[in-house]
Amino acid sequence: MEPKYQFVAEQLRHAIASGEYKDGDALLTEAELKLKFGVSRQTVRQAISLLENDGLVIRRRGSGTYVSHGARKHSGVLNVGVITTYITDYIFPSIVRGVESALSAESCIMSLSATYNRTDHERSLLQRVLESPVDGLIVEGTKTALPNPNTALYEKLWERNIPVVFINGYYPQLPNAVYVVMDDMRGGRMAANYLAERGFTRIGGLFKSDDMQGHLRYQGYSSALQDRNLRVQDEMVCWFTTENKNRFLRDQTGEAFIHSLHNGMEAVVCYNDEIALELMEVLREQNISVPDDLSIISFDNSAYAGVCHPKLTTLAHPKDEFGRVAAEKLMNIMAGKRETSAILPWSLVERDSVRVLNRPQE
Amino acid sequence: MEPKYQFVAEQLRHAIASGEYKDGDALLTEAELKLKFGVSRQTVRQAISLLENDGLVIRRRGSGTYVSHGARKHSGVLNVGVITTYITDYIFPSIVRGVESALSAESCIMSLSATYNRTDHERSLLQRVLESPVDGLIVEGTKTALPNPNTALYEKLWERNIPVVFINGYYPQLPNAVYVVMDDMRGGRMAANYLAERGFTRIGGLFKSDDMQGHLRYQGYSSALQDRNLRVQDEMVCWFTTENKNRFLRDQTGEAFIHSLHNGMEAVVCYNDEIALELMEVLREQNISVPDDLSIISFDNSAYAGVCHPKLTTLAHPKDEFGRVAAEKLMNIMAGKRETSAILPWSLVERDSVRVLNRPQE
DNA sequence: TACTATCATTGGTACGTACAACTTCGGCGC
DNA sequence: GCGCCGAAGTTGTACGTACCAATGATAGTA
Repeated sequence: MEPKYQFVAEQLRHAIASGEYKDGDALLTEAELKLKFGVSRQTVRQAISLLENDGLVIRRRGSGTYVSHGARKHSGVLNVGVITTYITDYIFPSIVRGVESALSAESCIMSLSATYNRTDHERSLLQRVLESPVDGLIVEGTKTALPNPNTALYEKLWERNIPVVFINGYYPQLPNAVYVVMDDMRGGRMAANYLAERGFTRIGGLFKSDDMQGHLRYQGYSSALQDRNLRVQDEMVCWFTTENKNRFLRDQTGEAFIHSLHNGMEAVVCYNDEIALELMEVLREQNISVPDDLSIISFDNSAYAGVCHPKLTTLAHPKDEFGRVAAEKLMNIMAGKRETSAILPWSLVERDSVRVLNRPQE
Repeated sequence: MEPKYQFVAEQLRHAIASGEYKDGDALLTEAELKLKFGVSRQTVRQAISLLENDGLVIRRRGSGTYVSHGARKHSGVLNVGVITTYITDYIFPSIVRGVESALSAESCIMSLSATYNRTDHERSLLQRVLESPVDGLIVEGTKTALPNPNTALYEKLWERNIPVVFINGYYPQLPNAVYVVMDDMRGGRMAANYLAERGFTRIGGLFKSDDMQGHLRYQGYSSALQDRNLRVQDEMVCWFTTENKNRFLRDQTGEAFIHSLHNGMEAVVCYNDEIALELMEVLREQNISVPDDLSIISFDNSAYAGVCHPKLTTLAHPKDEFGRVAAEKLMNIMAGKRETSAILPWSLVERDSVRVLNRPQE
């Protein structure tokens, strides 16, 4: 036999969940509930305390008890979970800093964790989030080019009214999701065009196959070449994954790609700075000079890009600003506003990894 | 006027925090507390409810109320707050990664925020923590060489049974605190000895005045010189703060220091890589060569150290490992175990910023 | 010795009352 | 129309009583 106060709490919980009370509505007063359920006021208060501890309602002395559906408070401080592939490597520190500064300005707390681009890690992190008092999420999608096994968890978040903003990549399977991404397709075009404008005709590419960014950058790259009536040769395009990124260039697929160099490949669009460095390392071993023998353009403008030799010409990711935009969108949604997705533009940073053949025509 | 139940709760909280009750001890019964405080049983129950919500005690019908030191439950997932001076700069990403990997392995959530070495930021972050469901804290002390204005907040955390592990620097005003720090005094000795063993006799120093690390490194540096009967000249020691670190070398104090070069200063112990870079920048402007005209040794072995020219000889901070140790200590404490502070050793990384005068004697 | 029944103790549930602190709103005076 | 004030309404604090449910020790019994 269930105690009365639990019964009352359940009834109220149900009434709130079913939409009988909307966000901000005043609940029946304690006196009214006392009559409605035929219990004492103390019992009613005990029941409401349960709801209050769950953050479902807030009580205001002298005023009433109110449903706080969206404006959950856990004590006034909003807790935002941030899930990225990596935390401390590459461009992620800057993105995280952008997120943190925006959140901190609004007195939000940031919970940070990393998937290492593994869907199983993503899964356990999401489950952890569901068990913890998180009010919103910023997620970098994991292997967004592949069907995601965790969409059910994202839908659960949605049901719990925990908004999610995706960054860098998102899951097309979740149509309602808000995302902040780079304009990867256009970035692919920009990179290919940059090389083509400088007179290169045999332009290869290194792309990541498990992230949507890789697919989009490839798409932009190939369509730019086609527009210029340049051939996109499959041998000049090489795909890699999270798992083999550090060694594929030394495997069979990579060897075939490197072999293209001897068949006249003059320039390469690299998925990002990291893989560009990997490529440059292999080229150095084979005494192939960058940019004299091969020109390279890559993405992200990470810290590496300005340090290595030769310095990389890359499309710059806005990093801090990017993180800030994502955090602000999330906070707007948590505050009840409507938000739309954003696609941010790349900006070109010219350095030394592309050989000067001739001036661009335009 | 504080309500009675809050007063009772505070008294009990205090009794638990002060160690009057040990882990697992039974609290006084409700009837006894009623007599002790001269309040009704309901009031006592209300007070105990507060402690129960904080996870300080558990109640067992028919048996009693017990202190559950560490066995808090919030929702199964432990939430660890991490407060550092910076998040994404310098060596902090590596430390954070170490913390995260240790926490993640135990299914803990990490909430990250930055003080930018400002006590007012530290204050507001701590207040935020007190309002949020955080089960433990890793804190890098802010301006640990100065009297800290926020010790009351730390004591409040202590009373709420939220353990704190300090890293890099701690507050001597809080005697019970567990900390994980580098052996800064010994580091100062190592740096000075390294230079002295290579034949340098006129050794200056650049130290940070607002962090305890700066004081300790200076202490090690000066005692090492004294042990070798080398003079510690005040003109060769320059102090800076968080606020002026980026410009003091161009101010009057810095100019006086640079001036020491012309009076025969041959080598400098730098507080960290960041300030070493700052110094090298100024030296370059004045056409003073490192290491030919001035040798430099610094601390931390940040990413910069291996990239700049000349590459820096530094004492290496264990970063990842350091973060992992701190996280593990905190988790042990949260699990109810006893933990002690740790002082980790530096390891020398020799590069190109110290001129070779002669072989060390030993 | 081992098991059981009993019973005092302890926290859990439930109701009642009284008053305090605060909000809201309507009415009054200006 | 504006602002002040007080009444009414609502939640917060505090005490009291009564009984229930679980625990654990004790005494009694096989």
